[in-house]
Amino acid sequence: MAAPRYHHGDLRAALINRAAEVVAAGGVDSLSLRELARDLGVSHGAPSRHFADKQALLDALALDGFERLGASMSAALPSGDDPAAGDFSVQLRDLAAAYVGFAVQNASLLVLMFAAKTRQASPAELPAALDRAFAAPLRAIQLAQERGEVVAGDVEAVAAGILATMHGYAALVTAGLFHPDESGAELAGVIGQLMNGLRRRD
Amino acid sequence: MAAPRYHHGDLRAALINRAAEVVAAGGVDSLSLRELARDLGVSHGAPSRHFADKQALLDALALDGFERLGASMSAALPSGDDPAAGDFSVQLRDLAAAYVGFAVQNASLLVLMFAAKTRQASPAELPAALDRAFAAPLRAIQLAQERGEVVAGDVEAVAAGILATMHGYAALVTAGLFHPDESGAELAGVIGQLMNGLRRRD
DNA sequence: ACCTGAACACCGTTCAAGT
DNA sequence: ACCTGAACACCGTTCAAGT
Repeated sequence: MAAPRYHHGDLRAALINRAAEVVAAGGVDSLSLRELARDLGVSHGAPSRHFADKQALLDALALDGFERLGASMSAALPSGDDPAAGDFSVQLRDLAAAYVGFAVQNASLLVLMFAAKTRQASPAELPAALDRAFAAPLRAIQLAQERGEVVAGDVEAVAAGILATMHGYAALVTAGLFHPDESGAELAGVIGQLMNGLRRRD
Repeated sequence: MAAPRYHHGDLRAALINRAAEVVAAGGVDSLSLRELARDLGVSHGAPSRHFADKQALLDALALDGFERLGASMSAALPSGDDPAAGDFSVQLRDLAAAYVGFAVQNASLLVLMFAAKTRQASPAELPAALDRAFAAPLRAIQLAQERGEVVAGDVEAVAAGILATMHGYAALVTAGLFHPDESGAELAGVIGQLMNGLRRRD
């Protein structure tokens, strides 16, 4: 036994990790299964034991991305039952900052994640992953409604505008339409405007 | 001269048209240059006369998409100097409907368009294409500001929130997070909320 | 159970040669 | 000016064989 063969228990995780690095560095198109196997010191046929085909690996990457995005949003919000957690405008600001931050740092992955549905055979776990990722902001919106900080009505309907604004801003920044300065002033303005429309009228 | 060779003047246009069909039908990954050439009855080396490589064809497709999206938005707005064109809320509703309609009918293309910047070498014409595509809504927002229908301030700042909401809603629908019914009621609600935040306070 | 390595079909790109 | 067709390097996938 000379050079260690990479299968020390978890080739699957190693494939995902290395694939995430490659995608982050060079985009989805720069990912080659054979090169991946070479990087990990494994034969080019080995990945097929863990992923039926290349698309399955990309799907796993996208699902992992949703989990990370969801965790990032959850971390930006107060824990669910914190009674002293008012001021939804602050929560929204932090949430949007987390979302845009994730988008900027994982631009290629974000594209992969939100392109999954447009493929001929999207992964069966995708809808559940989407719901899970966005559960925390949905809950925060609902609580803000109950506190009267935000207009009443169907949560999903109110959330649609909030999530659309956040995602759209993030997507348009990574697409190169907006060129915000580092201060985050533009995002703050957008969120302020959004919050302005969300507040209950007396 | 038996079977017609496809080079009757415009193989370039034929390549773009056929490529757009293939992408719309099966996604970007299903596009093969060799298959494209076969479809058009041309040798597999022929496309290289018109596109340096496959990426150049995809770039052309994306740029063409921005032109079509821009045209679709322009068509949804009253012509620039129509003096009787008040009521920005109506314009915004029509604009959003056009945008979401384009997104739903060209889901794969939309992904390709907004992923262009994340590639290692994005096309030099991309920034200009983005600006051109979004020029019409920007102008409409500016006019609405001048009419006093919308809060004053830097146009780009105000536009950021509007464009983000529109694009984000479209992207999240094609991504499968939202499942709006055909009535467009959800979009109408989102636009209403947005408009609510945009109106000047007295 | 997990990996190897040969084999297969297909791909993008290049380039001398044709017209 | 435009296209052909052979050639090259690389790819994803499959599968008998090894351990």
